[in-house]
Amino acid sequence: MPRKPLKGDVAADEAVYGAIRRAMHMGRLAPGTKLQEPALARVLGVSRERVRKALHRLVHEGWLTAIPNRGTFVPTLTVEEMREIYDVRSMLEAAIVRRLSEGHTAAAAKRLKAHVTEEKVATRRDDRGRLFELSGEFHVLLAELCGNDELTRLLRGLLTRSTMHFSIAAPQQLTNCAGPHDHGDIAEAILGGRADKAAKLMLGHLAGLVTLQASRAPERQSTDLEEAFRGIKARQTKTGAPQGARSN
Amino acid sequence: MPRKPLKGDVAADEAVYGAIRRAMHMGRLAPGTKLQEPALARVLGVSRERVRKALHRLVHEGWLTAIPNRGTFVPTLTVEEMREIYDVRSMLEAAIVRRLSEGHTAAAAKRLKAHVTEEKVATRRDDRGRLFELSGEFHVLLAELCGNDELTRLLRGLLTRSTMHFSIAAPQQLTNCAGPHDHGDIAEAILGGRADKAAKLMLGHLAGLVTLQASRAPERQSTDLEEAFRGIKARQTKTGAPQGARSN
DNA sequence: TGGTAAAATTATGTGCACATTACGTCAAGA
DNA sequence: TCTTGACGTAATGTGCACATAATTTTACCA
Repeated sequence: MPRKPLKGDVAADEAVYGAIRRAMHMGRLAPGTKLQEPALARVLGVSRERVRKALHRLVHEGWLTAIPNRGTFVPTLTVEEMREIYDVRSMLEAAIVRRLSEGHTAAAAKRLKAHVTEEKVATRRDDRGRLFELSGEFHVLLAELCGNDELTRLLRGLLTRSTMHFSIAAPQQLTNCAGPHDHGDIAEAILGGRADKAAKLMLGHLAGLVTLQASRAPERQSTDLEEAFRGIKARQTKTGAPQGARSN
Repeated sequence: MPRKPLKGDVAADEAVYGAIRRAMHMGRLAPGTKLQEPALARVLGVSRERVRKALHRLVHEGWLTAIPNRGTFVPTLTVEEMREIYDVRSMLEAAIVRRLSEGHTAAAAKRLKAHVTEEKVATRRDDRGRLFELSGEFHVLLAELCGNDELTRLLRGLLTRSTMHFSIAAPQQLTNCAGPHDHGDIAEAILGGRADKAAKLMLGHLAGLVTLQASRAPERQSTDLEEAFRGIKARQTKTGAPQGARSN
């Protein structure tokens, strides 16, 4: 065989990882849910080892929590922990908008304007899913415009962890950020070079988010893995015969 | 057996992880060194799977870099990457000292004073090893005094990554922070409630560190794993017959 | 009838063997 | 002599089976 499409099957790993991540993002998995490896392997149609690797990765990234010899669970974010995450975000993002206000390239300004425009379009169309996505990307975009990859990675991790709990709490009827116009105001302050105002707006924005999240009580979700992963397949029926069908 | 010391052998995992981490911290492993799993397993006297798990964890935490189907390597920190890390640290630590300056408990002031005193003692005794340790802990201590665990974890990760390259570059003859009295000045500004001065001192302190590191060129180290891990054992000859000795 | 203890079952964790892939070496042709 | 191709070796990645630990169920005793 000259060429084979599978190069270490890193795609399969990514698929399993993405499937679990997507299920959490869609609010299918309630906090405290135990993710059993055999059940997940059966539902997703992959081997248990692949599920194990994906779970380990998710644990390392903070999406899940593992208890030795007990299993892997969807974390139950305390109000205190959430407040801490937003506290760190406040430190970083205030510094970010300050720096961008004090100086940025023309290309950065262009990207920022384009993003705000896109958010306005999504708001006008009432496209909640797209707006949710864009709202998160806004904060990552600001980090990216600083040109610091380390900063971007760090902030993205914090953001995913906070929005995760957000989407778990009330997935269907939420806007990721308090007011969509907040982002526009912040961008305007940055582009106008008003560092203090931009930082103040950002701090108020984040404070609004944390109160918004704290107000929502996480309602009970389905804990049945079979139902939780309905429609969320690891791979799009790429391989007809998954090796999940064991001989024993 | 009523009680067994091994509870899932999480201790062994930690030992292997710590051994590799210690070897890096001691500057035994040169940047670019390939960490082969069989060789590591043979040297440390543990199974290959345990080495694999430790390597995966180290990769996730940013200590090592993995290339699919190629192996795991000691990362070669670019000057740019190092600058980025210190940039993020500047953002966080400036906010930290500002917050502490604006208000802190009496217990916090006590811990801070005690640490500065301890550093002075180590400096007077010319105890480089202890001073290196204390210098790193100073920055973690400031994060801890904010009472934010998330912040502490994040900053500790950044600090270990930056000091890692530090110790790799020149392990024997370094002081972790530019001037030991810097910490004393910063602490004094915090205790005096002078937020702007404390932030300014911290920024200058970190800027001094990054220039200090950039000036040192990483000299060539030993790439022989056998020699690199001499004296650094995972477990203290607990298991007499390691299963790392394979038949082939 | 309620509580406790023991056994069975289920799930996690780990060692092992094999498949696949990349790297080094040697030989043949230009 | 240099380049290119193929072959052999070694390391990584993954599926599999067993050992260990925890949970649940059941049975027995108070």
